[in-house]
Amino acid sequence: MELSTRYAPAEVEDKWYAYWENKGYFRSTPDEREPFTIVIPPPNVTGVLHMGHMLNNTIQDILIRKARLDGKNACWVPGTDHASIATEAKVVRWLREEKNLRKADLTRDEFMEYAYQWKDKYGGIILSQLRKLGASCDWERTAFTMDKGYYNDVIRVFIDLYNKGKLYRGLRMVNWDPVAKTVLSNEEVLHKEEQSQLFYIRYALEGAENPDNGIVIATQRPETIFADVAVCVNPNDPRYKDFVGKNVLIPLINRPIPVIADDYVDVEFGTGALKITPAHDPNDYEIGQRYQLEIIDTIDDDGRINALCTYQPLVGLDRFDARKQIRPALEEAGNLVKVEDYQTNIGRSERTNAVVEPKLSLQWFVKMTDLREPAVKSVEERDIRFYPDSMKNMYRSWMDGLRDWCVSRQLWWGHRIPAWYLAADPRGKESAVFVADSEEKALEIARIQTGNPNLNLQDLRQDEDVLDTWASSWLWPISVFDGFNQPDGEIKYYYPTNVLVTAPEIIFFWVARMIMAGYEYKGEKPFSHVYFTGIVRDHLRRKMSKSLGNSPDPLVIIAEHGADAVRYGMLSCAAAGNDVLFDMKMVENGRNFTNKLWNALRLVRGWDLAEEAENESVAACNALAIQWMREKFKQILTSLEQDFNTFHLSEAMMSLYGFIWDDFCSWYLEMIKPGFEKPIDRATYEATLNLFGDLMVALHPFLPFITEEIWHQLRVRAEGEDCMVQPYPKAESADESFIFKVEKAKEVIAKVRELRNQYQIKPREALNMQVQDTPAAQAMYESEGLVAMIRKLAVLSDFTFTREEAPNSKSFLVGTEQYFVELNLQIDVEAERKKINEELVYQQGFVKSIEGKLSNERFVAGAPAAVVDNERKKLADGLARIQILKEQLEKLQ
RNA sequence: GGGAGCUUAGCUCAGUCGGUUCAGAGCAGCUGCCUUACAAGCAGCGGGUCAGCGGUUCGAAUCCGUUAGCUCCCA
Repeated sequence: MELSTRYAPAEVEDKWYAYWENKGYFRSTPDEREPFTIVIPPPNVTGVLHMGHMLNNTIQDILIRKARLDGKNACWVPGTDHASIATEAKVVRWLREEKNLRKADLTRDEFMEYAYQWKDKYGGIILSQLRKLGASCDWERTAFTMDKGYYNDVIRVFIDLYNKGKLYRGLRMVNWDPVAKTVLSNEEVLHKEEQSQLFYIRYALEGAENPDNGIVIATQRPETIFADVAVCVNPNDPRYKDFVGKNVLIPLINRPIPVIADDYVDVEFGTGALKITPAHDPNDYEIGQRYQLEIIDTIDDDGRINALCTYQPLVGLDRFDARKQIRPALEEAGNLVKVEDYQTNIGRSERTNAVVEPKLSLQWFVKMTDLREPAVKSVEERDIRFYPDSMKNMYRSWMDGLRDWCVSRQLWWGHRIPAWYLAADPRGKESAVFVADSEEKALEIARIQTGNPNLNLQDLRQDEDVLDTWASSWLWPISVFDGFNQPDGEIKYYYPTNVLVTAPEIIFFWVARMIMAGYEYKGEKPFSHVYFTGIVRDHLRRKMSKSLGNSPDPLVIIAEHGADAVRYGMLSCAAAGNDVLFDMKMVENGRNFTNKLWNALRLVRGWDLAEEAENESVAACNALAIQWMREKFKQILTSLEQDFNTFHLSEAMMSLYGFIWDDFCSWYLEMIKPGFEKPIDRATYEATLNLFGDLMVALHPFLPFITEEIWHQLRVRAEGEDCMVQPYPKAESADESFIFKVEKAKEVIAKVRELRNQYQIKPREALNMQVQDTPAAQAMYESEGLVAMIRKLAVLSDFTFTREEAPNSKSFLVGTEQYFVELNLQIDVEAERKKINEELVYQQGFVKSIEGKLSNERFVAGAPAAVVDNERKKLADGLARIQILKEQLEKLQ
C-alpha cells in the first residue's frame, strides 16, 4: 500500500477514538490492579471548549493514559457542573429571546422545567468536544452536579452540617449583585481600579451658631449619608478632640448623630473623619457592631433608594442616579466643601458586571473554623502536594483569613435549601426554621418544635434560595463514586483520587473546599497531588478571551492540524506552573512532528527484506546501531519517569521529541538504512519494528492518535494488541560508556560534514580519513561496528589508523583523538597554524584552571572524591590534547 | 499597605543536592542543499556580564543580603 508523504490526521483520529471506545478501553471498574483516578474539574454545563480546557484536559489525558500503560486501573471521571448563576442567566435570556417569557411570569416549577429543557438541548456540548481532543474519559461515569443522586448528597450534607451546628443562618454583610439580585462570594467579585470622586461634606455641630462649625467628612458615596448613624474620628487626632461625644447633623435632613472615636480611622486619609453607615459598608458595619449602633438600610435589593431614606427627593432612584442628584442639593445647602477626582478599587460582579453593593442580609453560612484544620494540615505537611509547590503559600494565606462561607444564593437553578419556615412569619423575620430532606419531615420537626400538633403542610413555607454551586461541587470526588450512599462500594477503591488538574484561580473556590469536604466526610484527603496549570495567554501575554478575540477556536485548529498537533502545541509551551503563551507556531511544529513520524513509517515500510546482511561490516554497523538505540532509550525512559513523577510533562514530551527526531530518525535510521535498491536484513528489520513500536507506546500519552495508527501500520496486530493498552517500556540502567562512545563517533561525523560544508565538497563524494594511532584510539575503535558506522554516515572510502599525517589533510580533535581528512586541495598552512594556536591557548587555559583547583588543598580535602577524580581526569585529557596540538604545530613548521 | 513568585540566547523556557567540558533545549536566525522517508525536509553554524551590587564557600546560575524591574494574590 502506498502511503502519502503527508500525514492526514482527520480520519485517523476519528477512527481510533471510535475504536477505543468500542473496545471499552476508557471504562474502568474496580479490580485487583492499583487504581489511578482523576475526577475532571467539571466544566460549566453551559460551557464550550476553550483553550484553557484544552490545556487542562490534555494534561489529564496524558496522566491517565500513562497510568493505563503503566498497568494501573485508570479511571477518569467526566462530568459537568450546573453553575447556578451563569446557567440561570443563560436560561433567562433564552426564555426572553426565544420564548418571549420573563422569569417573573413563571412559577418556580415552570422555570425549572424550561431550565432542564435548555440544559438538555445546549448543556454539556463541551463533553462531546473533549472527545475530539482524545480524552479517554470513562463516559459511562459522566456525572452532573444536579443528577438525582448528587442532588440528594448535597441536601444530605446541608442537613448534616446543620445538625452538627456547622451551618447556620445569620445576618451578615454580603456582596450583593443588584442586577442578578443575589449574593456573591468574595471570589465572584472582581476588583479593579476605577475613576471615582471623593465628596467632602460638612456635618454641622448640633446647636452651633455658626453653620461652618462642624466636621468635614470625605466619602465616595454621598447618596448613603441618610443611612449614617455616627461620625468616627481617631482618638489621637487633635483636630476633632472637642467633637467627640457631641452630635453632628446629617446635611439636608438635620438628623443628629454622635461623634465617636476609634483607632480604626486613618488620620491621613481624607479629612480624618469617617461617616459610619453600617448598612452599606462592611467596615462601618463592624464599627457599628462594636458601638451597638443602629442600622438603617436605605437601599433595596435592586439598588434603588428606599423610603428609609428620609430625604424624599432620592427615594425610588437608582443609587447612581441618586449620587448625581444629591450633589446640587448639597451645594445649595452649603454643605459640599469640594469634590475631588479619586482612583479607587471598585468591586463588580463577575457575572453581570454590576457594581457590587455591600448589603446586610439573612443568609445561610457554613462555619469554617472546624472544617479548616485538617485541610490546612494536610497541605502544610505535604500529604497533599501542590505543583508548583509555592501554591501552598497562597493556600495557607487564604485559609488563615478564612471567613464563614455564605452558601445561599437567590436563584432557582440549583439545589434548593432544605429549610422550612412558618408560613405565617413574614419573610426575613422567620421565628423558627425546620431543616429536613422533605416537606413531611420538616412538618414533623415543626410540630415538635412549636408544640403544635395541628400544623399542616400549608403552614410551612420552604426557603426560596438555592445553594452556592461550590456547595455542591466540593463533594465531587466523593459523590461521583456514590460515596455517601455506599461508603463501602466503589469509593473504597477509587478514593482518594490521585491527581487534580486545575487552574490556579479556583484554588479557593474549589480545591480548598474539596479538601475540607474530603476530611469532613471521608476522614481522608480527596486527592494526593494538585497540578495547577497556567493561564493560557497569547504571545503578547494577554489572557485569551472571547471578548478580546485573541483565542483560536480549538475545534477549528484540531480540524486543521489534528488533535495530536494541538496537544503537542499546547504542552510544548506549558512548562509546569507557568502561564502558557500559546502560539500557533507550536501547533505547526506538532504537525511537523506527526509528519516526521509518518515519514519514518514510510521509510521502514518501503524496505525489502533479506535473510542476511549484505556483509559483515553492514551487520556490525546495524548491530551497533540497535544496541545504541536500546541503551539510549533506557536513558530517556529513566528521565521520563522522573519527569512524570514531578509532573514535568512538557519536558517529558520534549525529551521524546528530541530522541525520536534526532536519535531515531536522523541517526539510527540513517545508520541502518540499506543502500539504494538494497534489502535490509531480517534481524535489523525486526529490531527496528520493535524499537519503533516501543517508541510509539512511550509517546502515546502525548500523541495518542498517530501512535496508535503507526503501531498498527508497523505490524499486523492480534486482537486487543493495541498501542493504548500496551505495557509502557521499562526504564532500566543504561550502558553509559557505550553511549558515550557513540556520541563521540557522532561528533566525528559532524566534523567531517562541517569540513564538507566549509570546502563545498559534495555530501556523496567519498573521502579518506585517518585517526592518530594511540592506545586511546585503539580502545575507542575496538568495535568493528563503530568504524563501519562512521564510514557509512561520514561517507568515507577509507578510515584507518595512522602514525603519519597524509599530505593536504585537514585535522580535527574529538575527545583526545586526532583525525585527518584527506582533501584534494591546497591547505593554507598559516591559517591552519592560527587555528591550532587558538585551540592550544584555550586548552592551556582549561588546564590551568583545573590545576588551580587541584593545587588548592582545601578543594582536594573538602570536595567529594568523585568530583576530585573527575577533575583529575579532565586534567589528563586536557594535557593529552595539548600534547597533540603541540605535535601538530611542529609538523606544520 | 501585606504576602508570594519571577528576571538565564532574539522569543518561550529547563537547569534536581552548590561540583562532569555547565551555561542547556525548543523555536526563530544564518549558510549550503529539491541527496531516493520527509522542503511540513536534510546537513552545518553563530547567539548569553545567568537583572545589578555585596556576601558565604575551595567552588555560586544555584545559598544569604540588598537594589531595580515585572507578574500574581490578599486588603
